[in-house]
Amino acid sequence: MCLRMSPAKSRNAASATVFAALGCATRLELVSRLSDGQEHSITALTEGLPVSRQAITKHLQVMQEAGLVTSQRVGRESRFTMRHEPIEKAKKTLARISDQWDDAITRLRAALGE
Amino acid sequence: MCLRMSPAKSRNAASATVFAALGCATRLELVSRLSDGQEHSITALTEGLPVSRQAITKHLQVMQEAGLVTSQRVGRESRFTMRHEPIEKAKKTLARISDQWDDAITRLRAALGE
DNA sequence: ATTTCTCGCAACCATATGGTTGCGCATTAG
DNA sequence: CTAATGCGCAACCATATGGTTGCGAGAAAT
Repeated sequence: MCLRMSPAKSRNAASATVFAALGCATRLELVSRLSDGQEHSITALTEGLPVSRQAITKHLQVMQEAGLVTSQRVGRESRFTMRHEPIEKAKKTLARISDQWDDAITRLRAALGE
Repeated sequence: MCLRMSPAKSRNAASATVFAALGCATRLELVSRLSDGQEHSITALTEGLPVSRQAITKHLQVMQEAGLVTSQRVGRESRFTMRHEPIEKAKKTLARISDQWDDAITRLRAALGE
């Protein structure tokens, strides 16, 4: 991600991390599989994907650092579960942007109508 | 982004590109500035940010490839405008995930209640 | 006509990212 | 006990990313 950050940017940093974690088709697929609310082991999540288990492990680490998933060791398995809070947060961020844009456009149309 | 893609993943590819474009605090700041619906030159967008104009140019290119912005040359300026469609698309993708999760959790709770 | 502004191109750099392979250690299954 | 499974660690690799600087071209201002 970006290094140098202005104060304004650091406010966005958390959202940016979540978006970055979603910014990859493989990880979106993992999110999709995990959104059944169930626990999934790494090998289970790797199944059907054209990459190695290690690659998936790395993706899961990124997602975990973004808060998208949590893991817990059960026997020899490492089980991952989705967390919904970051998704809700991201939704709100997008909604804020969208609303900001809508308001601006409405105002611009009004100004044009004069 | 990811290279090897299963059919399931390639369905997500477009959304992933948008999320990736939003996955950086600097670019989120640019989006915020651009969501006033107005045109902004590159130097105007660089103002106040702790990186060079060239860095901002590169960010804008990434955003443009993701469809988040369009540009048009006016005189010596290159003016950028936000597009709302990709944002709406991203909102829907998040909503889909969120709903999927909600449904699953509701079902799990119901099953647990038996 | 000259200067100033805005931008694009290119080279370059460090680090992050996405992937691989090999190996060893627990844990579970036979 | 032994074999198989699931995982983590580490090394390694190629390319992408995010940043810089220098420079030259075109448009605008003086």
